[in-house]
Amino acid sequence: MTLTKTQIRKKNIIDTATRVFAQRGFQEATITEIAKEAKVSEASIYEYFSTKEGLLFSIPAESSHTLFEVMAFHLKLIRGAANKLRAIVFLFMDSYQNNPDFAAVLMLFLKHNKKFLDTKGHHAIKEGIKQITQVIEEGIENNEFRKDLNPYLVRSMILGTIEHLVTNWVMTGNPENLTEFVDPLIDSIIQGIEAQTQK
Amino acid sequence: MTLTKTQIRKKNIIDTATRVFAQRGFQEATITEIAKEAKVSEASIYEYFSTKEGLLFSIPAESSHTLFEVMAFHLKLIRGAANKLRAIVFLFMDSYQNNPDFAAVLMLFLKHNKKFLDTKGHHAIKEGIKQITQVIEEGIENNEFRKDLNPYLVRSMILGTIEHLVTNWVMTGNPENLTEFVDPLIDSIIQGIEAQTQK
Amino acid sequence: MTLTKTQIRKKNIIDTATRVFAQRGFQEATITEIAKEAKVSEASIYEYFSTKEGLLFSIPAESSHTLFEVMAFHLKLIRGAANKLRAIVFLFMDSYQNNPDFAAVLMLFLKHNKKFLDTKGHHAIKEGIKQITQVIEEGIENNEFRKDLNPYLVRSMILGTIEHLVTNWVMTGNPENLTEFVDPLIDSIIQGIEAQTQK
Amino acid sequence: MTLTKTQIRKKNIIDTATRVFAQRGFQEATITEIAKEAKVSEASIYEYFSTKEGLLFSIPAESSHTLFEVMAFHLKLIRGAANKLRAIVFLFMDSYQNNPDFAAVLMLFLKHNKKFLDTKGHHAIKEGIKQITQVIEEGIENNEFRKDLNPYLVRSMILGTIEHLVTNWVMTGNPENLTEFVDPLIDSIIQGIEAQTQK
DNA sequence: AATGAATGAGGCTTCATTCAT
DNA sequence: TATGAATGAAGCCTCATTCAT
Repeated sequence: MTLTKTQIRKKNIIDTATRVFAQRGFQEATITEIAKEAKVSEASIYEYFSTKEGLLFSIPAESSHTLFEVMAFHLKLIRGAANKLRAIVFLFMDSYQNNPDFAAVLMLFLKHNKKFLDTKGHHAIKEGIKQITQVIEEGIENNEFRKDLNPYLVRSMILGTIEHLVTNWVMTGNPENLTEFVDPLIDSIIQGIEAQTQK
Repeated sequence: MTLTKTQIRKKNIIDTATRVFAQRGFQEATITEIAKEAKVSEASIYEYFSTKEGLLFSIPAESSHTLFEVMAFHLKLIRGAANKLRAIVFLFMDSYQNNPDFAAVLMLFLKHNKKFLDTKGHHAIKEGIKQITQVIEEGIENNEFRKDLNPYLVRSMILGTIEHLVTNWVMTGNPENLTEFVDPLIDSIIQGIEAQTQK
Repeated sequence: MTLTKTQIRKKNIIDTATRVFAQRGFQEATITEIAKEAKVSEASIYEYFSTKEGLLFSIPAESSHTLFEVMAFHLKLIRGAANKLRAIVFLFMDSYQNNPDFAAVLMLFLKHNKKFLDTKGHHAIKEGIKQITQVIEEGIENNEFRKDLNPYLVRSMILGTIEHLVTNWVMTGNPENLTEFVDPLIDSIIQGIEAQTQK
Repeated sequence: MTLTKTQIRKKNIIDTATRVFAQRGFQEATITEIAKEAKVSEASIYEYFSTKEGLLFSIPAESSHTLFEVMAFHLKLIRGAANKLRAIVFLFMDSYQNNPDFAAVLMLFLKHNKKFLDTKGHHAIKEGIKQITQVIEEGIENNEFRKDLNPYLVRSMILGTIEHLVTNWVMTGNPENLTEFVDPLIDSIIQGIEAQTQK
């Protein structure tokens, strides 16, 4: 799909803001700075976003949506809850690895912001996360995973670990390669939750 | 140990700041507000803390130190890496459960702050976290846990899950009981990392 | 007389602006708001009026002119300065009563604006007000009114009272009927200025 | 009574603001300008007044109060409603004559401002104006004035005329001497409202 | 040691106005 | 002629921080 001129301007502002917020921090970044970097006037930013915080909250809307669409697409092709979880973890890690500024904004300034909870962008994320819960429940139902599992807790393990790794990564730069953790991470989690067949 | 008058004043400011930051957010809270709540003048706050951010960074120093001392004490009494991990998770969750304001400040405003990394308070936390790594390594060495485990990853799973649960807990207004997660959480993690004793 | 399309658009903008200024205040009202209400673009407003203040100053031009033409017409038909003053006061009050938005704009945003003094609209008003002075002078000359009267002062009494009543009326939301003040007002004024015919 | 240092600062700001508003207009005047003229920082202004408009509304509080106290004092010493009205008109005109900046602010920016209605300063004014109504009612009761008079209308005549004259004076500078109007004005008004005794 | 009072510094935001189509 | 889109310009206001007592 081709973007209108307006959409291009808007995307430009969002991308620039993502970079500036990631580099300088949300509070430290100024609208002046973003405008300068994006080569638009400050007033133009306010044509598209009502406040500086509104601009921040607009960042995840689109890219999160895309990620979760891709995820839904892949999940249809994969059989087995364990394999699906592996794919999910990979897609998350790969997505963050390839969008470090976005990852930084998400981990450092959006999650942990109470006001973000009431936001369109957050609703998109919540919808995506539901997919994880569904996969876990699917695994429990078909006896891949233990019957006594609390799906919320399992999901928290997966998301929590990812968030912790990614947060460390954006804050310290280590480790360089996020995706190398996917396999060992998933192995441990799957072993931790799988049904103990025929021991 | 008895506290000097000065120490009492300082502790009063820190406790008040913790509460105010937790309730209103770090950026939203003002020194004026903290001073009013603590019934001291704004200038007095600057007698003890050089900046607003310095005040924030001073919050974990003491209580974290205490937590990790308690932890070290308990770990000496417990045999088995798995049991030690259970104790660790419990101590964390119990500590947050009993100090929700402190938990909120830690999860929402300190972790994710790059400047906090260079801080005394953060060093205390790092020291404490080393204990977790040591327990994991101990478990690997004595064949309780799989040989191929990456201790950093396991530690990230544990901390990441805790952080995720506690963050959710403080952001949604502390509805559930945190400590009830300890057992199922540890069960899954242990099963996920334990050596497969020929089942 | 039929209006050209352009004149219709211009009148539409003026009428809308009058309403919006009256409801929201001159400073508080925005061009955007007026444009939206008038269903034209902001840029279109600038085709007809050079500035926001120019738009404000254009409001009285036409309607004031009309009022004073009507007034001149009536005055020709009336005999006696006292009767003429009564007619004048009635015409003013009746006009404001029937155009409350215009009355509000005139009383709240035009009178009291120094820049308005140099304006076409203000000159129209001044011309109209001269008629009042003429009537007063006529009354003095033909011994209806006292010889020692200062016509400027009498005119100020009449206009000042009208302005005060109308201002109160527009500021409190037009509760009363303005025209019912005409008779008692004129009675007192006439009695106050008429020659004391040896009672 | 001696003023505290704080009260002196506050009065200094109010007096400066009065002058600047009178000279440049409320909208045109800036806080920066007032601060510079008053030789205080902009922030200091906000220590005493919550907003620019709050500063404007604070201007009449004190001086109006003083005026109406003086008025109440004089009225006690004067016998006869007509004489009292004369005193009232004189006190108003004299007060405005001696405080032209205050008169300008009051006439051009306060009266005609709907938000001012809900203000402490406006309540002070309303209280003062009640005194006028009382004098009029007193005159009606003791047969100095006509029985059929509407006190609100008479008060409107007096205030309206004063306001009109003062407004013209602050906007154009004419006439130079306001108080010269007191006697002819009062003469006309009294004659206009007095009971027609035995003529 | 403690504070009331004062301010420096700068950001966000608003809108009237313009311009390219 | 009409307008959607873009911006220049500037002001209000906030607050962390300091200073004199």
